[in-house]
Amino acid sequence: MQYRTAIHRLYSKASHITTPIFYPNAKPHIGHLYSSLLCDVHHRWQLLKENQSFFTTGTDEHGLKIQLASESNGFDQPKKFVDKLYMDFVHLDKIFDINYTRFIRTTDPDHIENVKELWQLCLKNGFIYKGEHKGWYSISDETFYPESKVVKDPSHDGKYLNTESNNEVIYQSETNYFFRLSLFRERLISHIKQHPHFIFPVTKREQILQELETTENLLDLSISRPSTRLKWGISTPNDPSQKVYVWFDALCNYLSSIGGISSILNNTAEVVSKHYNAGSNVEMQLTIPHPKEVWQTTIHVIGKDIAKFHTIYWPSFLLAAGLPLPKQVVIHGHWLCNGVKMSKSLGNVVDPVDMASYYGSDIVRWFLLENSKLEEDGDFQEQRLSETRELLVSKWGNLVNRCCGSKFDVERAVTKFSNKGHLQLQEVFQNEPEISQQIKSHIKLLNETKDVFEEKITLFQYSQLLKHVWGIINDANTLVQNGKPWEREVDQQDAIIFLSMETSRILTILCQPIMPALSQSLLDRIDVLEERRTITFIELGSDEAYGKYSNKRGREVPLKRIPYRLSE
RNA sequence: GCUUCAGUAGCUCAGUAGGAAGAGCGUCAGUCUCAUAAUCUGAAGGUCGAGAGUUCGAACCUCCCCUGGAGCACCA
Repeated sequence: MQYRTAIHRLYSKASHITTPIFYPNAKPHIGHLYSSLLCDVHHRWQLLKENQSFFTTGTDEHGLKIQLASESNGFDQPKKFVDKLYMDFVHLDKIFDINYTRFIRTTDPDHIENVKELWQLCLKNGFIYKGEHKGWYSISDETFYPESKVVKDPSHDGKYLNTESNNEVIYQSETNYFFRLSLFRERLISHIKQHPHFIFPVTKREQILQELETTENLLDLSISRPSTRLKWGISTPNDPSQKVYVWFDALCNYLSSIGGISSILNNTAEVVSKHYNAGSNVEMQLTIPHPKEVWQTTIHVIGKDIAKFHTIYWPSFLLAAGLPLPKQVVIHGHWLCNGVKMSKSLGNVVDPVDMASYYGSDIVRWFLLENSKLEEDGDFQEQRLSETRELLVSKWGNLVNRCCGSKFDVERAVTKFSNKGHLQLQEVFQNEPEISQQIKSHIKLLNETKDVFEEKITLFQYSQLLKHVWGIINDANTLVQNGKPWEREVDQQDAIIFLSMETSRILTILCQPIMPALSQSLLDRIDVLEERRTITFIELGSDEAYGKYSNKRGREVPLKRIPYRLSE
């Protein structure tokens, strides 16, 4: 067995961001990617700023559906089934450069121990009791249905059917463990009101708040299922006749991934998390400094369908256990396809891996981010993805291309005008107020870009961020067009080329969180040294050593036109 | 059934302390040649879903409809 140590330097700040942990019963789709992407950009931005950042994603592998699917697929043990399934998510993350620090599975041993610990804490604090759950149960479906999904059987007096499966349901009760959720309503409302950014964006916060305020009798929650019915789950501590409810189980992953409950309660100075790296036999060690503090920076990024679990259940569990709450729950919309919800039966499920294979993974990343608005559902249309790509080729790709043409010399320009050079940009156009003014305003735009990135990424306003990026690219193209370097003497020519290439260089460095791979290729194209792709080099003129072979014939920009793929 | 989000130029969207409508793409015209038939500039194009109200004045506030989408109601 090999050991590898993930060494994290001591950064000034550490933070934690999480996706939902995905149910591997279905293939990954664009919605999964979206959650992961929102996190990845945020996470990479922290890293770019040289802050420490932890990013948790993974799979939720227990539950009835997996149990049933496993059986119907001929697996004698669900574990073997999910050992296969979860790799699809690992694969998706790899294709799209999702840079998590922990891929957690609810079948991981450290997680299972953590679930039991959370349970014990809630039990010890008096928030768990045994009770009776009553409802309409379908034997063949092995599940309870709400009353709204039950109708009388017209053919048989006294019998009832489920409206979805048409299978018979009977009213019965079973013994479960219940969580005293009803005791937490006031505390939840209070917390949400006192922490206006706890639920984000505002529209979602208002919705959850309203739901809490209008639900006078928040019912206690059944947090176990009989082992006779649900075999594939974590046994409740000291009572193997019950399995832990999957949400109680799954939500706990967020604690498991950064060291676990004990380290938080004990305020441990540092914890080393050991787990197997996703998809391999290599054991990883992840060192988390001050897990309690890290935990309290946690941002959960979730789709709106699971908001209740993350904003009502989860905080209640934590409060019951005497644990601090996460910093934020960010709730986003879903992705439709041509305005319609994706579904297997409709056959309109977008496969992100397929899209990436043709258009490029970074183009898909860009597209999703550019069309991201948390409050709303996004609408995926392949043609628009294609158009986005075309724009990147036309504007960004062309900006690089025209400066790297045979009439110019990037290296000479950089040498002359960088901070270590002997010429100043503003001096070269003293007799031309229009160009001079345009240069000035362009530099201003460039200089404020880092702050725009900071603000927009913090607020998950990626669409507006990319709008700003487009503004800069367009401004640089305008500068080249109006400045006409091809008509000028050498110093003025170099000034325009320098500023345009600085634009490309700086922007590309800043866009690494957005397009990790393409950014590297673009920086390669203009010969930026690898160690000079950090935040240290985002000031204008701060890199005097790039561009060496930029104008050499035969080199191409890693953005080339491809035809729009007609759908079948 | 309950809840909620949208509806602004052909398309995608911006427009919060209410002052009299914008961007990108597309279309048309011009322009440039440095550049991946790539740029830049201009123009045309809008009853801001319909109606009523508040106001000196409303896309932006209130009411009431219309249209479209989504979430929830022990699967996850």
